[in-house]
Amino acid sequence: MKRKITLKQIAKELDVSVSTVSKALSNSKEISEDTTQKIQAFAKLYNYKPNNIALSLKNRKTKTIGILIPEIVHHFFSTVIRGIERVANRRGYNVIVGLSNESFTKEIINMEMLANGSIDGFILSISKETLLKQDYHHFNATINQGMPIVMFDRVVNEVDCDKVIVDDLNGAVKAVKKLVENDCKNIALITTMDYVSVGRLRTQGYLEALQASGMEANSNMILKIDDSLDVENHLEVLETEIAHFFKSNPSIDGVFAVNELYAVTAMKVARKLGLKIPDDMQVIGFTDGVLSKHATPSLTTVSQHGQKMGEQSANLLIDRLEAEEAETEQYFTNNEKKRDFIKMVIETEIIERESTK
Amino acid sequence: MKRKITLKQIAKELDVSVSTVSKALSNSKEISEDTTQKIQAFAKLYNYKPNNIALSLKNRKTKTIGILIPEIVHHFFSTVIRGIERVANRRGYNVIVGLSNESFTKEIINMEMLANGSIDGFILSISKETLLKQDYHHFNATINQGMPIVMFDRVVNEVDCDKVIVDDLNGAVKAVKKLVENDCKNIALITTMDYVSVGRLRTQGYLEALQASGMEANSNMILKIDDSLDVENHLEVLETEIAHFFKSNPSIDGVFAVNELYAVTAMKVARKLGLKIPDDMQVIGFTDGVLSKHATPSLTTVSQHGQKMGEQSANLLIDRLEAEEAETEQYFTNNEKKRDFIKMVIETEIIERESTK
DNA sequence: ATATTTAACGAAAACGTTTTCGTGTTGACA
DNA sequence: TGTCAACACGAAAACGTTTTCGTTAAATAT
Repeated sequence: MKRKITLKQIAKELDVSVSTVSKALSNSKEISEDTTQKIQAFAKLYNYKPNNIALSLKNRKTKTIGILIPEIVHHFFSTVIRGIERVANRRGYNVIVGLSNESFTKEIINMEMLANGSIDGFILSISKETLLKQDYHHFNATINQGMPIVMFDRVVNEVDCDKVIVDDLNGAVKAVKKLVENDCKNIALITTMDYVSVGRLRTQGYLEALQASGMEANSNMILKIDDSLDVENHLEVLETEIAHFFKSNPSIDGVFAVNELYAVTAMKVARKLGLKIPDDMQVIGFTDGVLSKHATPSLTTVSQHGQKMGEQSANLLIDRLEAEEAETEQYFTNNEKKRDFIKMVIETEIIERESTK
Repeated sequence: MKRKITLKQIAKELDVSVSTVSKALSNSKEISEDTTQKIQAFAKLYNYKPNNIALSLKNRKTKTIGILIPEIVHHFFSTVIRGIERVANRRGYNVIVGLSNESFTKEIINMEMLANGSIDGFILSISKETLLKQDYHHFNATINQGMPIVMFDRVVNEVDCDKVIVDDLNGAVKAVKKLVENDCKNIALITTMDYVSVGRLRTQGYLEALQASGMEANSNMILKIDDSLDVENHLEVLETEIAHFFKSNPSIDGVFAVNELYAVTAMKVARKLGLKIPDDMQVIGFTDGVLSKHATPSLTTVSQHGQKMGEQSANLLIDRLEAEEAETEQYFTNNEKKRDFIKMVIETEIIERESTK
């Protein structure tokens, strides 16, 4: 019912000026002890809390960081958010999230909506459509307006900003090498179309690992799935394609899949074809999510440490924000001070479970 | 580099007043066509967008809604967020999310942080610890400060506000009846401790359905899991408990579990014990998430329609916000206008998959 | 007794908008 | 020639803070 109380109201009620109230509440020694006490007591009684919006306007910073991701119903992205929220909260920031839904336009709209004062900086992962279009002007535009960006996972060289990535290539190498060590002779790859950079890197890792192990890469041991927008029956299509793939390549005894879903689906299909896992076929996925942990058999995966990525991203962003702030306060604007952009690599780790020997 | 341009700067540059610029940009007919054109062209050139914070301060509303949930790495909660974000975005709102992490204190801190002007209203689901403590003063406090709240899923009678819940009781009834229809004679329940209301209701539904089917509820056919904070080895404990449960009740031929995890774990354990699903034992879970869809065999579940819950919650909240606004603008404050609090029930639906006959 | 410091407070600007209420300049009209 | 609209614009207040810079009165120093 009753709106939150303001300085002005307190001032009026106690018959002092707004400035006096403000100073008293911040324990300024300009104000006598008597009035300070009186004012603080009154403020406490009415549960006064300064209005954040007014503070934001005055300080020209919102203590809020914007997250912009392609999708939220996704284990990896939600762990990243959790990581961001954790350090943001600890360091006194709020997070506001926008979803691009893998759409270029929604990405732009969301950015413009948030860039007009609502936040101090962005943490984002690029949408698929944007990667396809290769149009990154909106990122550079907001950076030029003085708003720092940290990109994670799906990053791109065309934008100059801090980045946090997982070592996709090396993770893939590790996975494939593990399969090689486990005596797999014919290792297949199930991957996506190449325009999402992570898919490309993981594919590259697969190829490099094979070569390093003296095995030959064979193009028909690679299954490329078109992960476009056929949301509904996508699962069935996937199963059919994998089944066909396995049937035409009966020698396959090891599978590396670039994500969790492909991996568990591969296991499912394999089982339907009468293959025992891990005896007849070993499987390793990428991204350690719920599926991997609870599948039967549970899935050996390359863990991306999403939460850690989120935490690092948030630290990177807030560090930069606070550096800027310090810089502004300095009388001699020392240009040398500007921190270079950092590309932080989060190491992957293989989590061994039942799908490998 | 260059900060975003403001009205004042445009005004200075074009040698007119701030008011003129403001009016010109909103196509006021107070301003001549000439100057309007000139100003609009200039504004477009410099990509002027009004500052959201300033607008928020002036309008005393932020067009932002706060989401406060216990956990984000959770399929159900993330679908709810997706739903909220969808309608929020469509209706011109942003969302800012806070995580209570199931903690009472973090819930309060988050609420206080957001309630000081950052948002226009809350959509939240109560943390477990709060439910345990049964201390709801912070909810009522923020409501009394004029900030509307919509609660979803985990709601509570002690707080007067709009609520969106799933029909837990009826969903459980449906599930158990389905098992009965499928010729299950000994139906077990795997549930949680009772303090989370949804667990209690689902348990109650199980009991009612049994009674309605003329079957007797047997207390040792019910397994209560203590879902406290033993995050790490929780899974093993769970498997052990379920295994023990199944062994001491060999007659079980049907299982209703109050969540997805318990259901798939039950299937896993059952298989290890040599039971075929669904032939020897049929299983139904609650909450339709990734696990249900991709488990082998895939799991029959009661779908909660999380996204729909989110959408309805958002609509409820925004409706109320805009009703308030209209009310404020009215000269005669018509008290009768106040909308009663709504409790909206989302119907559940059984999604049949391979774990039932 | 006069000059100077100190204590305690208030006025006003600023952050970026929108909106209400002037105000001065036209042109038309009597 | 004088009156009155209409037109085009500007000044100022307001949203809720913080902070700088007065200003007054009392206390101290000379």
